[in-house]
This record gives sequence, C-alpha cells and structure tokens, in this order.
Amino acid sequence: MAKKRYWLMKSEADCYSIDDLKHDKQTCWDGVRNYQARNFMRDDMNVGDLVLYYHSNANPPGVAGIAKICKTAYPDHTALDPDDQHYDPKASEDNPVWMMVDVEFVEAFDELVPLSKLRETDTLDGMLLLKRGQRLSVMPVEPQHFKIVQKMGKARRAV
DNA sequence: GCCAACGTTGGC
DNA sequence: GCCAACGTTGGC
Repeated sequence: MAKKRYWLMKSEADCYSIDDLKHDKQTCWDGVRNYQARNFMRDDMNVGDLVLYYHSNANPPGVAGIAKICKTAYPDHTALDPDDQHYDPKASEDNPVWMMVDVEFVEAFDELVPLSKLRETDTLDGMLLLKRGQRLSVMPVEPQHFKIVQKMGKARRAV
C-alpha cells in the first residue's frame, strides 16, 4: 500500500474549471509538457491521492476545490496528434514522452480560496505554490498544508 | 496587455 | 557544455 500523497494541479479556469470536472465526474489530465510535472505524475501519484484544484489565469486565481487521482500515469496520446494543440514531434508510440493521469471530482468550494488569501496565511509558509516565480502545473503539497487549505474552503462554504 | 521568471532550443 | 534567444506561464 503506497503512502498517500497530496498534490496541487493547475488548470486555466476558462479552459477547464472545477465545474467542468464536476460535470464530467472525471477527466484525463492531458497536455502537461513539463518534465518535472510529468515525473510527479508518473513516479509519485497513486490512486486515491487528493488534489487541490487550482484555477490559474483566473480572476482571482486560487484553489477552487478538491479532486482525487483515479488512474495512475499512462501515455498522453495528445502528444502524438499533429492536430492537437499539445502535439510534440519528439513523442512516438514507442516513446510517448508525456504521461497523464485521470482525476475525479471530489468537491467544489462554494467560494474560491484566492491566492492572495493563501499568501496571507502564516501556516502555509513554505508551500511550493507560494514560491515566487514558480510555474509548475503539478506539484506536491505537504499534508498539513493540504488540510489547512481544505479547511479554508470549508470555512467559506459554512458562511 | 505587461512583464518577470523560468524552461527549452540551438549555435558555437 | 555554455549561453543567448526565444517561447511560455501566470500574476497583476
């Protein structure tokens, strides 16, 4: 039994939001084209791991809800499709290069927990997301940080 | 729309 | 293997 891990995954809100995931119930997380992000998905993600669902390029940006990994990494076929936005000529059937996981909907916060709020929260000091200049779209989250953000989402829900 | 930060590419 | 140029991310 693998140890349970916690993650944060970014999605552009107007591209695929938590509400889209809620509607679809689950989705394949395709289009990741960063090696570090891919390695997290490929090497460290397990079924049942929980995910902070982050809306990037949103107004305001922030954590919109919770998702769960429901399938471990497998080749991202969109890299093989020349017509796809995420096509990568380096990828082939033999060497897919890029991987994706499947995630399923868990909950949508009634109100987004904005990035600005996370920055104001002392107990989240050191959270990878808050590091200046970081651009990773998939990153690990400390269990205690995950719980704090989850609680912030629930607190807002209660109001 | 701007721009800082970062990753990748490619010439040498 | 260095590093400048370029493209992308993502907050503001």
